[in-house]
Amino acid sequence: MTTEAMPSSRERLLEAAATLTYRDGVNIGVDALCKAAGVSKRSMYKLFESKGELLAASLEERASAYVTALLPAADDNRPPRERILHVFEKAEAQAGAPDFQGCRYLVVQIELKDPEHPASRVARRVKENLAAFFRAEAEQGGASDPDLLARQLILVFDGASARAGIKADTQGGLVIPTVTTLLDAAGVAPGSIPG
Amino acid sequence: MTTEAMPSSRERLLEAAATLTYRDGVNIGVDALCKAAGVSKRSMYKLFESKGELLAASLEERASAYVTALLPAADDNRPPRERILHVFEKAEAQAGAPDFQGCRYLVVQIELKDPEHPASRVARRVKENLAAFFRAEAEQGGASDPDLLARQLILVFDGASARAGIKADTQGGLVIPTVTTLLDAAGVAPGSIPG
DNA sequence: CCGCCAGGAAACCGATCGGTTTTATGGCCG
DNA sequence: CGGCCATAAAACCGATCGGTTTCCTGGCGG
Repeated sequence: MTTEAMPSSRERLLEAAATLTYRDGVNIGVDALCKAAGVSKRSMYKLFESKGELLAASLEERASAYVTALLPAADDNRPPRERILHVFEKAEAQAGAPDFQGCRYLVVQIELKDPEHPASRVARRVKENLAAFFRAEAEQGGASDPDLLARQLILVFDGASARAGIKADTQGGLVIPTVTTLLDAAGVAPGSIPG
Repeated sequence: MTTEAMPSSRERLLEAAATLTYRDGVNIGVDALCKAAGVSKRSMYKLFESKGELLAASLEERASAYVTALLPAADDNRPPRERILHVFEKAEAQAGAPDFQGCRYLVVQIELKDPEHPASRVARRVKENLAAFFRAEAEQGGASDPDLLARQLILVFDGASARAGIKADTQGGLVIPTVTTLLDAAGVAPGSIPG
């Protein structure tokens, strides 16, 4: 019956690190993390080199789930314009959650000013993956300047995330029209070059 | 000779708070702030209620200088489109500074997750002033939807600030074309309704 | 049944946190 | 010169920081 399928100590630590550092910032204490995970500090330091590495690992673990939650299925056969808009629709839905504080990969880089912090490296890689998706879709969609469009999309993505995270402009109806305008200007039409 | 015009303890504290919390984050210690300012903690706590109030005051003091540095002169007689672009040109110039970490009013709100923190309140007001400027210029420039355009401009402003702050996309040539595209789409033409 | 050992609890380390209080030193005015 | 007051320096407070170590208990294999 109570085969609870208890997550391992490692998994509980990763979960606690993701949850608490997101809610309270990266300066949350190791004691609080271990207490929330139900793991002793001794065990934590046997599983992870340091608090920084634990944070990096917790971001890393969620990285693929984060991008796949945002990205459309690779074979959904919709045109690039729709696939790009899909990302922002998903992101806007996430931002509606009451405890949303902004994209954790952006926030962690802002809080840890050090770009060489292991967690900052992970965060940067995640955003590079998203940028690569935008870049590929922009090219596929026949954008006049695919690089520029991809950079614009990331700019809007992080801007919307930051604004939503600080609870500024909760009105809605902003991001999609903005992205639409940028797609229009780049010449990525609704039906261009479908899959 | 050495009429050094030494700033007051209060001014030195405000300066140290602005500099160090921007460089190291809002978790910088009170001891470090006081040491940098050459002021005893006793004096600091006589001048300010708490560390949070000191931070809020340091943001407040720079607020008007911040917006006037970004905004064009009220009577420069240029059309709204030029006046809006002026803000982003100034912001991009600031972002080029080697120690730029992103707009401090955005960063402080992200680091202090509490929107009711006195410093968060100050930061929010500053951004509301900037938004009001965009809104007025959008209307003056004949934007089809001035509210939407103003919100888009703040979105891009904060996005560019955050991206620059984490040293992502240092390539340049991104923000101005993006703003131009949004102005074009909103119907704010170069010569429309000049001053 | 015994011995081993993983792991939780908690003490411990020096450092720092935000904030208060004591003490000593100076300058200024009478 | 004598007393006063502002302030700098620093001790002090309990709490917490990241990280290490000690101790003890419980489960498992021989």
